[in-house]
Amino acid sequence: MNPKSLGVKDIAKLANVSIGTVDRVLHNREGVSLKTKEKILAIIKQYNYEPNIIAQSLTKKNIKYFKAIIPKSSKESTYWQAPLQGIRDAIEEIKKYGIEVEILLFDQNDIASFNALQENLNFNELHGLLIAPMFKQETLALISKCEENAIPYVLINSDLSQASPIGYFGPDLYQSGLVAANLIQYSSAPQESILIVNISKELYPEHHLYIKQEAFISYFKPHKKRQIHTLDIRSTESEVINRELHRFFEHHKVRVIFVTNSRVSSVASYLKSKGLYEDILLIGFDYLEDNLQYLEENVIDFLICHKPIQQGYQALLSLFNYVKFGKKGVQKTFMPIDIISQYNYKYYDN
Amino acid sequence: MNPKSLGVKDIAKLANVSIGTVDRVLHNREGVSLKTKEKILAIIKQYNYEPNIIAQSLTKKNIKYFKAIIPKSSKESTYWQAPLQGIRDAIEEIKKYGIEVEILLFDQNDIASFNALQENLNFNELHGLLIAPMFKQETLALISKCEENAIPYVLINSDLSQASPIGYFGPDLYQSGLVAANLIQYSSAPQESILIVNISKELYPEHHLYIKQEAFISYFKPHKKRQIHTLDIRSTESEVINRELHRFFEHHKVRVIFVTNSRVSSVASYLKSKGLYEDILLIGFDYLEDNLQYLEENVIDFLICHKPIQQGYQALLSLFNYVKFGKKGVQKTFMPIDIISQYNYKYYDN
DNA sequence: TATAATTTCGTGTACGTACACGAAATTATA
DNA sequence: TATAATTTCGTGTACGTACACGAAATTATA
Repeated sequence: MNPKSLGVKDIAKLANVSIGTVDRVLHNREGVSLKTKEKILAIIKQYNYEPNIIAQSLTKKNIKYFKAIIPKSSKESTYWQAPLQGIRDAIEEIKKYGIEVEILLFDQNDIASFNALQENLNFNELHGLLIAPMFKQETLALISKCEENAIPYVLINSDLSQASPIGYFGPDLYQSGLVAANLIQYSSAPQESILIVNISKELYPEHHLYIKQEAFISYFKPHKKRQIHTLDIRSTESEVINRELHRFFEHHKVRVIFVTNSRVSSVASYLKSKGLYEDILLIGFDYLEDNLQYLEENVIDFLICHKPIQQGYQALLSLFNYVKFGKKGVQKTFMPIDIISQYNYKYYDN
Repeated sequence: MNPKSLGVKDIAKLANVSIGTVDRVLHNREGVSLKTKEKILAIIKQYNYEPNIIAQSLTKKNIKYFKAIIPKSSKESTYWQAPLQGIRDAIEEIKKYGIEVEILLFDQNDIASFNALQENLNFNELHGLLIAPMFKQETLALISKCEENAIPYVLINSDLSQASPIGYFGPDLYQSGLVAANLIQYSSAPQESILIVNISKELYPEHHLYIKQEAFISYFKPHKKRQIHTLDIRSTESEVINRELHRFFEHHKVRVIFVTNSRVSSVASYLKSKGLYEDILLIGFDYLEDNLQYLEENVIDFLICHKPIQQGYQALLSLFNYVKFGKKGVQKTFMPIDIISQYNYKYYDN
């Protein structure tokens, strides 16, 4: 305890009652006369009493069960290792306070694997949920079940406008697209044309890559000289990607390429193999091993990152604070939009 | 306690001894026969026992006294508000564990004020020190007194090669200069000349601004076309700064200005008043109100930041971990070198 | 007024660890 | 072998809070 602050015992003495009575007032339990209750409340207020969380968590042994549902990281993309890391860090910190967290991983290319996880959710002994919404309809179904059972949940990485989570922890995708555009505007000549590349197996109209693309294009609206091409590649396999890029470059010439997600390394690989990278400004997303390699080699020029570790960490901690202490945090916590270059990546705190 | 882990009581039962004996083994106190000691140690190892910090800090009431010595923030520069904020955050977190921290502020333009603070340091009831080394000789004198009295200390914001702190938390100044140079290389034409501006009342040869300048110049060594001017201004008053800049611009023309510290707003103010900013790329340091204003207005193009809040926070926490748990952290923790533009500053976590 | 019902409150124990105190067990000495 | 000295260990209390249990005080009822 902070040596200067006082505890229930001191309050009891000041109010001429026992600690039991003080305790009842603190927890708003019945069995205290209005007179003594007011007397105690006055003292609590006067001395600005704050309970010792240490002692609290030592005494109460009610365990809260959380589950975290996120994609597993794969060979194709190790991105999800980072939020997982953050979640694990948070678990380490809150398990002292009697929180048990189970991590459930699904395959982001397989909706069935996401649905299968839901089968095992026992809403009776569940006190909080962390979800990465990858599949829109299926996530909304899960969320509505949470709301039926009054189970709080947080979202990370991408938002769902129809949901009402305790909190969202992830990027402001639109703004993120603007940052990329601005960086390109500074780093290239105004007449140089640009290629936007979207790479994902799932590319439905409301996909979050398109939010970045929309922002990006809107930035350049006033700059009439800019020619902007777009290329959608519905596969993450390098053969397909190489083929599509090759086909594009047969008919076009660009000096700038913007890849809307972490698959920028696939494009880098292509450019490097063709010896094209010297002249091309290449910008993409995420602090991944492959991407950093190409950044180091000057094939990728800038990466934009959104602190994925912190997304997992902060999201779980906010769930903890809500469930354990009733603390309502901010509804939306947008992560920083960090600009990573060859010269600052080593000190970046992902 | 993590419901799955076991406590001293369980260990005692497993070893057929009392908790007192287990306690003696845990703290390596004498009074236990070798045989039982080994038996207990084996069990501790087998079950991977970890003491419950919560319970520990509840029981031990030995208070540790820390002091933090940093510059006060002034009208001229509000930079030090941020590390102070971080220190306060850390205090809030560690005071539960019986740590008392006193913050001592000095005037960074007045060596006497720094020395005056030292008069009141009672090394007998001091268990740790956080120092921002502004004055080299005087700080070294303070540090040697710490070492005589075996008092651990941490440094923030700028390093002292002669010191042996528990940890250093601040920027890698040289690398920081390279990041600025790289950003300018991307954002300007190769033949455009550059002006470096150093603004500080104290500008002795080893000043940390010169480290950034040295890195910056070395980056452009291979680029023969670049002409680089330097301008030292030994005052923070706007009149003097305006006069010096005016004198420079009478004889030179530059398209790029690099200000080596947070005083970039003073240069921005000058450029704005002269209507020059449209054509000039201006880069400086630190997430300060004034600077952000000019960033918003497009007078400043980029700011480089080093997470000053975290500097204070992490430094104090590392001192805590060292003193309380004997945890030796990393010797040097270089802060991220963050690039801030008009488009990402709102989400930046300073 | 005597007893029952209800309200109001105090005592005791627990959480896991630290440590003082003194008791039991072992070894040394007469 | 009896006693003293030493080693080895167990018990009890504390940290600040939560809560069960039951006791005391007050109010309601006969």
